Amino acid sequence: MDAILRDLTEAQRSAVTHIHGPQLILAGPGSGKTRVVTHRIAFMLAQGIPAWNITALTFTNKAADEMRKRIDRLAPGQPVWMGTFHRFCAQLLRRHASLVGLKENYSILDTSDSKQILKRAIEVAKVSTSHTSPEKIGATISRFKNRLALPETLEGQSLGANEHVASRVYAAYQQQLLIANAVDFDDLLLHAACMLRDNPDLRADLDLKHRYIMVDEYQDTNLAQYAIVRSLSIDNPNLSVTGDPDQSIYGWRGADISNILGFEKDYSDVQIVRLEENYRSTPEILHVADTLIRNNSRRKDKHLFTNNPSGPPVTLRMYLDGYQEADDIAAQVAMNVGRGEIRPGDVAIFCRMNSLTRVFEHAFNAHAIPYQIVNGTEFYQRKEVKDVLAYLHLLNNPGNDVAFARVINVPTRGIGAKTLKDLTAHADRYRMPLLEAAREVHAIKSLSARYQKKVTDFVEMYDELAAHAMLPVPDLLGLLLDMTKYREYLQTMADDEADNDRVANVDELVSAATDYDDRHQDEASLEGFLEQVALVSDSDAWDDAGDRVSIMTLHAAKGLEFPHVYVIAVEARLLPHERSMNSDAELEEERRLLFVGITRAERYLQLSYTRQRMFRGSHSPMAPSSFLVELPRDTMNLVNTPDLVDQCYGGGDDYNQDMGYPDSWDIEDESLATEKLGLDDEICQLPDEQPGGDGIGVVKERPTLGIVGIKTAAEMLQRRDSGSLPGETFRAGSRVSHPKYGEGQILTISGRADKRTAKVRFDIGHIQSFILKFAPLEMAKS
DNA sequence: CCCCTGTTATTTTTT
DNA sequence: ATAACAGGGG
Repeated sequence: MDAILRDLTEAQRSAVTHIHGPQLILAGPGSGKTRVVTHRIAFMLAQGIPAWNITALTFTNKAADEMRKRIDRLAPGQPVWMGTFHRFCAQLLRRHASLVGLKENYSILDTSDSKQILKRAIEVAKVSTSHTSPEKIGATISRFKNRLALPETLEGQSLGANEHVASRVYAAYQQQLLIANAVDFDDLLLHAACMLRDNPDLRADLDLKHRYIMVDEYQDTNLAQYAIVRSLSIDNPNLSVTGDPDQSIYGWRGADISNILGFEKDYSDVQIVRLEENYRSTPEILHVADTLIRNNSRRKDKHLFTNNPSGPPVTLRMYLDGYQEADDIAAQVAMNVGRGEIRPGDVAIFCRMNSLTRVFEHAFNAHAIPYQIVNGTEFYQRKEVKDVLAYLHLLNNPGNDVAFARVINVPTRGIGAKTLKDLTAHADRYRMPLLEAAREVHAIKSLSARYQKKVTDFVEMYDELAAHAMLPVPDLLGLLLDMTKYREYLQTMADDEADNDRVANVDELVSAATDYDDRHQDEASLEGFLEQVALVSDSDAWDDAGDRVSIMTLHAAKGLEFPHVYVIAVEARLLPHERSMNSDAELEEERRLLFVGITRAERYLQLSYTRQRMFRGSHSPMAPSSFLVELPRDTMNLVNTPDLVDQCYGGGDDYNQDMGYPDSWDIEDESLATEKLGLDDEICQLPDEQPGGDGIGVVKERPTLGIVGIKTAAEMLQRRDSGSLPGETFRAGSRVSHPKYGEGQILTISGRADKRTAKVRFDIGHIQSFILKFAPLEMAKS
């Protein structure tokens, strides 16, 4: 107990010890929020509250893991449920699927999968899409769902034209989803909320079970999430939420800032705790953040302060273009690392869009600095990965039509658009899944015997696979890669470098499955694996163990902190983004986004913008962000910012290159080269390659997945330890050499641990399998 | 039916 | 830049 309450401030202790009744913790950035939350859980456990009565809802899996780790230190081995809203709902639905018309093996569709269903729904609903697009309709439906509006409840409401169209598609869309026994991301929340609303007994049971609920990042909850939390804290209103209105950055996803602003009105006798002291940043950084956020009108006023020692001023810097920006930052990092001031893992780079991260791959490779691009979902969006996952989805849920349509002709089986169309027509007519329709293909007269046969063959192969669906996921994967000949398919398709990665990605997926299997032991299941994969989030990919520079979007940066932070591309049309210039509310959200970025920094912060940037394949001129003039520039270190005077902030269109830049922008002599980061007086060495010169942009090779660049899937799904497998450097596609047979290429890898086996085709034509543990195989040099 | 090629739209942010 | 899509030859 002493360990739990010791070292807490008055305010923190008050938050930790208030366990009965509602509580709102307004926690500014870096105010020790995670600490309060974890200590509070430990305190509750110490008070004798059973772990299974405590539920902590976090925003990312990563945050849940972090919390679990910390609680384990204070109170080892207690099964407190921690996870994201989506996972919480997914598990709730798994148990009570029939209440919302699903079966327990339902599939969770990602955005692109649900778009397929949506397109089909648009056809079924027979609406005209001349003035709208599937994306728009999808966005509107998503908004309906986040506001808990069902197709029925929308009827008779006065809707705009677009909303009217969307509401008709909505009904068809939900029906298609139900037939497919599938849900989209929004449905996880929506179904859970509806289930709780419509089943009072169940609600009461769950309210009792989840007697103590904590919600993190409460400012980012939407109405559906609000309703779920609300209905689980009626009889037992022991709800403690933490959040910061100034860090609300998910309004576009339906997050409703009034959930937190109005918390006191929703619950009676709310204890409000304000955590305003910042333990993270220097006063210089905090001052910049505070000055910026004061330009927002819709907020709870708060007084941020810190007792931390002073540090270097915040730097604001202009670059000529994105290449120079990336290269200079990489050079700065290399220099600081070289001097032993920092480690690569101390540095983070934040940007508004994922596409802005690309140039940094080249830059960091050129300076030999290890880095990670934190983009967790990217791996699972790849074609080959989605293909293989689709087979698994279909095995888990035979109703999953998106999966069926995806795999029916992959690898090519001579089943094309026409056949699929006829199958779909039959399926729609009898309201059955495509796989069922395929079983009745003989009844589809529009298909000749020849194509009926092809379909039947597929169904037979499926059934054979399905007979083994209970195998451990990695084994099932191996079997399906064999039976479908998917790996060979990739290999025969491989005609350039990029295609080699594909085979590696499939192998990567197998290791992800192996990893899942190892970690979940008895509870491992196909649907568990698929659920886990479906709910990975971008920030889950962030790995603090690797000691690498982290590059990520501002959204993914939430909740993290780094000694050195670079926020790049603080430019008009990007930040604030041009698509959020319609309303003050959206503009303020953009400002909060920058605020989040700034407040991640502990000691050193640089904001930068460029004059010109590669955009959608062509160069376009850039202007500084309007947010920059809101900063306290008199206290900052301005480097090469001749254009940053208080005029010239049009939308960016009226900006052009004649606008009074110094003609001779000589990098060697300018302060770019002498900037000193407040660390010492040494002169920063410029990189060899000058921006725009030959050295940059010619680096063709991307880092291979899993080496330096993108985090691998296995790593991503990994929570704890994982012993390395013998021969794990061998992959399908690897070039290997053998003392007797010479060089060759690995065709397939199979088996686990000591039995890991490689099948190799040697250049002399000979094919042979080896158990890697014993074989005299080496990676080929070249 | 498959595959190749040229055209078009598309991009904010994410579970 | 890139992916999704359409249309035509094989």
